[in-house]
Amino acid sequence: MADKNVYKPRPISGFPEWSPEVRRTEQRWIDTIRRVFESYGYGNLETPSVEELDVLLAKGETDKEIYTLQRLHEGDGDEGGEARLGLHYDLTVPFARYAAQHFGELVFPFKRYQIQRVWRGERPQEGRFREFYQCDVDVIDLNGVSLTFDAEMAEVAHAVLSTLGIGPFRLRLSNRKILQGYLAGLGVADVIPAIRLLDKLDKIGAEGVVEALQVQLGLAAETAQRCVALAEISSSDASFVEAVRVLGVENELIDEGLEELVFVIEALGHLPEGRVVADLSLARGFDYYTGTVYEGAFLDYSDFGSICSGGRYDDLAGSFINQHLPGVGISIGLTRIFSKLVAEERLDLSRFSPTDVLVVLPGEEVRAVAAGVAQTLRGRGFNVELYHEPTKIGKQLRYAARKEIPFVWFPPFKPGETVHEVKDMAAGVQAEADAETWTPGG
RNA sequence: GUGACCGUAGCUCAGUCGGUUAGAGCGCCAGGUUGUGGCCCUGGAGGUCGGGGGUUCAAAUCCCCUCGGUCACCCCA
Repeated sequence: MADKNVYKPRPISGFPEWSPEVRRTEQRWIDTIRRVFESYGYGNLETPSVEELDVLLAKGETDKEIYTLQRLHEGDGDEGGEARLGLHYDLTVPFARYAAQHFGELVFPFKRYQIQRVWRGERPQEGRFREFYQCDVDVIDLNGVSLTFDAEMAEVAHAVLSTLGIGPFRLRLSNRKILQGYLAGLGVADVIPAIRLLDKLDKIGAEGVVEALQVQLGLAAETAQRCVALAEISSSDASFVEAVRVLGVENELIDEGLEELVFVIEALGHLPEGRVVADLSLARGFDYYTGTVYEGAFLDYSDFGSICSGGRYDDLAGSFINQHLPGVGISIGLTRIFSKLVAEERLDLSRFSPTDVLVVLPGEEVRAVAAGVAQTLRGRGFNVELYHEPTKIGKQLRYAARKEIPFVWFPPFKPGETVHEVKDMAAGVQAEADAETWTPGG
């Protein structure tokens, strides 16, 4: 034993691995999400875990932490060691590739959802993984996507999050055109970095942002202040428009953005108060978003990261096909949400095992009877396991108790006997039963 | 990628100023007689003290390197 060279297994940080009990709940979540997506008429797509690097990097965002795929011995031959494939970093890019590739067969507007793992080679942290599930819904259309869909995305995300019962949350919406037009109107050159800084408003505060804009981007104090003034605007109705007008910067792009955001916010007016708000500091997400942007967060854990996000993009598939394919979509961070609720012990892990009934095996001479009961119950839709060996009854019961199996079935202990009994483990009561008619309730 | 902190049984941790066979609780396994779980009692298994090197008569303890982890930044679900 001492000289046995064992590899001591350890978890790999950033790659979640749930126990069967927890995983069971996660699978229920996935089922729920799928049903909600389908209830809005979205069809499923599953793309390979890998894409060609040319596809993954098509937008030129080479700073992304992409895992590449290589054979261990690749490069031994004359093929060279350069990786050609990478694990997908999100689901939007594979979707865009798919849409471009199958362009001729699609029915537009093309609505699909995708629930798959994605991989990012970043440092793990709470709520931040290197392998995690994303649940994406997107619509793409030819020559312009109806703004109706911008509202639908938020509605679907809202439906998913409330159906899952994750506790209080809020979806914040904005439109990049507003911020972009405003910054252009103020003569700010570094639009993207400025947007990133403004997005930190709730994190580092107005003063922090003003200072960062001056120090990092060299903006004048007054300009920085006017930027923050815009970012501070938020409202759950269309009143944000007036607040923007007051700031006195005007151009076409701002008008366009305001008009779109008003349309979307008003279309979502039927959702519960406070669930959806217009928040002009919002700018998070990928650079390719051009119009509406979304971000969802827990209200209970305000400094936890975003739990869903998305937006409208002008032309995602443009790098793959000579067609204009604008779209809008949203992604729900299943793993992030789920892992947080697991950590906070807020998940209803009502039962560990899928087993409804454990059939006791009193002895080999009644195995056939016991197995018959198990089959009968399975035929009636119950999940049933038959104890594998005729050990002490106490041990079999302990097994059921530890797996939190709610019912234990006692077939007759001797051949020739006919009485079956069922024990309700939680109540501790045992009564005669018939496998053909027994029901858990009565 | 940058920075700070942390690594002792499966888990949570104790281990004095360096000192002999490294401990506890929980968990796990087996018993406590013949057909019934949770409680209790008894016993048992389980540790390269993250790894390597150094200082020393002697290292879990001090020093260096390294690997791993956590958190913050970056970025984002």
